Amino acid sequence: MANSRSGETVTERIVRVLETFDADRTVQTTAEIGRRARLPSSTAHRVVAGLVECGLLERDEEQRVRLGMRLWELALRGSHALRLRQAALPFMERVQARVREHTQLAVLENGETLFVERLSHPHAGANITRIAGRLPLHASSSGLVLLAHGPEELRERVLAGPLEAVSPKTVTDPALLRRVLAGVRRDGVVVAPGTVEAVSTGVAVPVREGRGRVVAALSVVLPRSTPTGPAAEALRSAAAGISAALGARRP
Amino acid sequence: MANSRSGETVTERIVRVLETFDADRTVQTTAEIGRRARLPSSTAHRVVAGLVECGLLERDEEQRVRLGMRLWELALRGSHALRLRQAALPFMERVQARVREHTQLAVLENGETLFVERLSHPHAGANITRIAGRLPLHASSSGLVLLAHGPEELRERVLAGPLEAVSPKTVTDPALLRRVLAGVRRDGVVVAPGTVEAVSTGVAVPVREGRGRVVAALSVVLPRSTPTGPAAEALRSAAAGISAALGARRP
DNA sequence: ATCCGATTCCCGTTGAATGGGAAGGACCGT
DNA sequence: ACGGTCCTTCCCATTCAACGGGAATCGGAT
Repeated sequence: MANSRSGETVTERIVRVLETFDADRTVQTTAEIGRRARLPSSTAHRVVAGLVECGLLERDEEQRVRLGMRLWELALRGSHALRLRQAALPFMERVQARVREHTQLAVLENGETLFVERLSHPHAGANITRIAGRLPLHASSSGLVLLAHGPEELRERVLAGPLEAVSPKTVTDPALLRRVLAGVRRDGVVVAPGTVEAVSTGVAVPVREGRGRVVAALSVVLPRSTPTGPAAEALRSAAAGISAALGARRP
Repeated sequence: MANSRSGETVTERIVRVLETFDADRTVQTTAEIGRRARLPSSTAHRVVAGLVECGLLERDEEQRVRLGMRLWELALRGSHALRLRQAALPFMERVQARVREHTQLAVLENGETLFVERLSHPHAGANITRIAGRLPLHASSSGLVLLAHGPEELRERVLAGPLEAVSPKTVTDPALLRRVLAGVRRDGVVVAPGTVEAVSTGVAVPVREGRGRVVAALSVVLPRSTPTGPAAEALRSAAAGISAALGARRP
């Protein structure tokens, strides 16, 4: 941004710095951040110092750096994700009480599945998804719902593009995937056995806002052996409840 | 940041732009943002365009601007707040099931109470707190817990500074407040009737991490007439559970 | 004592950022 | 149709914030 041989904006660099943090890397030294964000050492120190100054980053007991509560606050307080989550949470709890495994809420973001909320039972099975984590659209049950109801242009791009296998059972054949998506639209529910992890089955339904547009996917992750019928029923009624809560918001 | 007569860094301006969003103002025109962030029109348009480019902001159907999912993702995925929240949520649900009013989790941030999570019963009473919302430390029950266990330097500053009344019953007398704080440390719980809203009573307990440091406050908001004993007991056992969950995290 | 890495300070360079102004476009009331 | 208001886009000369190399300092490990 500013000057000298870089060719990037300050904004881009800030994003690159924030990107270096994830669930496995919540605290880092400034030098580490610089390396991962591909910034010269002195630049990294200056940028990080600026972000700390503004509260977007914080320093722990002298030394390392972590994401600041101020960033968390600014990102959430005006966000649509929070509204959606708040509307959905009570219904997710109800699903959770019945199904006793993993219940999660996901949205479409930049051609991927982004998980917004997740409730887990203490004794629930495997599940690699995380809040604020991503998965490809064609792999997870939530993603299939979002893709099936997403813009046609995106659907065609995904069907054309390379379909990487997340697990051995991931659907990677475009023709088959197209049939699966048609099925999702027809049935209003998708059952995806083993497409993310061999031992789990995902079940997902669409969540619609007032006018019927699909804004999210609600899903549960079950062990492969569990029957999916009751879960699908619980999801369907929860999705209806969330839609009502979203619709009734504005007078 | 860059040049010309401004004297601020780009980073500061970005924060100012993000600050213009809140729960009552989730979408704005670029011109509005510029006005609220005190930026010249052309600068506001350029900065917002840059943030949209990076995904930190998004444009809705041609025109207005809202916080981007990408910002939400970057702020949450490496954040300590998310860890704390995830550890606390199951226990909060248990409290919620028993008390059936509002259950909330708050942390100390920059001399204020910042609310990180909140569960509400459909038929619960009044409650002005919001997720990612703030209240003064001396007013809410959560704040009293955080202040009582916070750094002495902060406590003295708050006791010295002006103690604004949020409601008619807010404790604004330094001597009385000092006694209240001592009581919190002694009893491990605080009951604050009407200090935020005249019709409600807050009950709060400290949440400690592994070594015993207080990292958050867990609270419920009840109608004034409700007895506080059962709530206090539920909170205490939930706080113990959260502490265990936080401590057992690292091997 | 010696290395190695993180961090801080210095400083000359420079182009990204700046912001005023003009022009285009959408909407509204008259 | 027409004038007015407001949002947005484009242009462009100015300039200082940002840049990044390098050297010095600090701190822990060996």
